This record gives sequence, C-alpha cells and structure tokens, in this order.
Amino acid sequence: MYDAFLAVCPSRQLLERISGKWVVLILSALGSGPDCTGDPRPMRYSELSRLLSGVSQKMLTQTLRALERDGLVSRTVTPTVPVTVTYELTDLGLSLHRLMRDVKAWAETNMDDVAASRVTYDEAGAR
Amino acid sequence: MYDAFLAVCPSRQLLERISGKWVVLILSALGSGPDCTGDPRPMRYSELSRLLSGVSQKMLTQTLRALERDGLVSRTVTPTVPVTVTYELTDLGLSLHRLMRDVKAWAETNMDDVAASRVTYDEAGAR
DNA sequence: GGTGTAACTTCCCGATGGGAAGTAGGCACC
DNA sequence: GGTGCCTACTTCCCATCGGGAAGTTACACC
Repeated sequence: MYDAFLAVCPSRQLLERISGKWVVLILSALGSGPDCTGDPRPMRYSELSRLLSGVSQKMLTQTLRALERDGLVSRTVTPTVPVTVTYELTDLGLSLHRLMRDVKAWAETNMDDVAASRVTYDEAGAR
Repeated sequence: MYDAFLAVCPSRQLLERISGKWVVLILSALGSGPDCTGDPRPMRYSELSRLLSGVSQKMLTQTLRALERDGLVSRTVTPTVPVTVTYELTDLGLSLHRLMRDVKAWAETNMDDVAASRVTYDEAGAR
C-alpha cells in the first residue's frame, strides 16, 4: 500500500520525521531510564533535557511537539508551581520505541567495529 | 561502555550518522529488492538512484561514501565502459539492515494511525 | 572529431539546526 | 509590593547542510 521508496508517498515524509537523532534519543529515553533498561515511564521536560546532553531547548520542544502531533507521545501539564510538563509514550510510540532502542543499542555495541573500519579506510585514502 | 545519550560519546556521532532518511532507505534497499522482501544483493549506483526516488546524486554519493568508510557497505568498481560501480552490504551492514528495514516497514504500516492523529491534533489546535 | 553513458563533483542558494537571549506566570522572600 | 526565581517554552540570528543543476572524466562507437 505505502512505499517509502517513493518520494511522493506519505510514508516517506513519516520516515523523514522519525529518522533523526533526536527522535531516536527521545523515544529511547521515554521507554526507560537513563540506562535504557527499565520500563516505559513518563518523563519531565527538564529530565529529558538533562538526559539528552547537547539537545537545545528549541529542538527538544520542536521534536516533542512533532511526536505529540503524530500520536507517539502524550503531553500532560500539571498546574504545580512552576508548572510541570510530562511526556509519556502512547501505545503507538511504544511500538516505535522498541525499534529506536535497538538502533541506539546497535550504535553502542558496534562502535568499535565502525571505528576500526574508519581507520582502515582513512589510511587507504592517504596512500 | 558507550552511551549515545552523552554528546561527547563516539556512539552519539555514530547514531547521528545512521539516523537519517537516506541511510535508512539505502540500507533497506541494499538488503533486498524494490519491495524489500528479497535477499540482500549488490546494487548498482544507477539502480539505487532510480529506486530511491528524490535522492540527489550528491547525497547518494555522499551517503554511500560514509557507509563505506564505516564498513557497512563495500564498493566495487568494474572496469566496463562506462564503469560499473556496485554496492553491497557487509556483515556489519547486514546487521543494521534488519533494523532499518523494520523502521521503514514501521513507517509504512503505521502511516494511517499517524495521519489520523495529525488530523485530531490539528483540529484541536484550530479551536 | 562528435556523441553518449555511468558515476561522480562542484557551485549556488534556500532550508534547517544550534546558541543565546527573551518571555510568561505564579510564588516566595525581604 | 517590588524584586527575583523557576520551568517550560519562544524568538532571533547565524553557520551548516541538503537539493538542483551544470560540469567532469574516461572510453567506445559512429
């Protein structure tokens, strides 16, 4: 039905949306604790901001809004003082979380192989 | 050992590299035919260019080079005329291919749910 | 010598992401 | 009662990145 290989297919736009470092990291984070081993749980904006080191406030807000619009996370405002905003995976988001966590884990487990390959490649190019 | 949540961790840079629509599409394509159901097989530059509609030559070349440097694909030049260049998944690339194919499939199978969520979100915002 | 093709490569420009500073709004402190 | 602080944004500016199109190389065929 849908085919992301086609530029005009809506699934291509969706793929562009969900492929991106911040989406991978946010969905990985929301599904578990900092070590990414726990169960899915809601997290506060400030908690995400701290966990995803290097993320700008702008990108965090922007990415979370997009994920909310796409029905992957839900946003809850609690009128404490100051206000508390929590983000939680929806069922749909949970299904993608499992993939994203695997992608993040792949990067971490295969880092050494990739680094070795880069050294070999760069040495060959210097010849 | 590695933790992609940390901005300074090498695995973060690797995650940035492999998260991106063209990487997902190229690795999905190389692992199978146009319908993404076959076995991994080598593909020519021009074949990839045709399959991934909308990709610029610049981005295709650039992404393939990066994947080659990282040891995910191998590049073979056959001195026909004009030259034939084929790209093939390495074992390392094959392991990532399985994840990428799932991500692409996720986008295609969940497109309807996401589209529905967007409509709901936009309507609520218009109020 | 002109033409054609595959696989790039280069140049230009508009879009996108990061950094930093500004905003809202409610309470707490002096 | 005015100043300050806190969270969660929002805005502005600029550097980088991606897309589009044209140029390049190498050789074979006409």
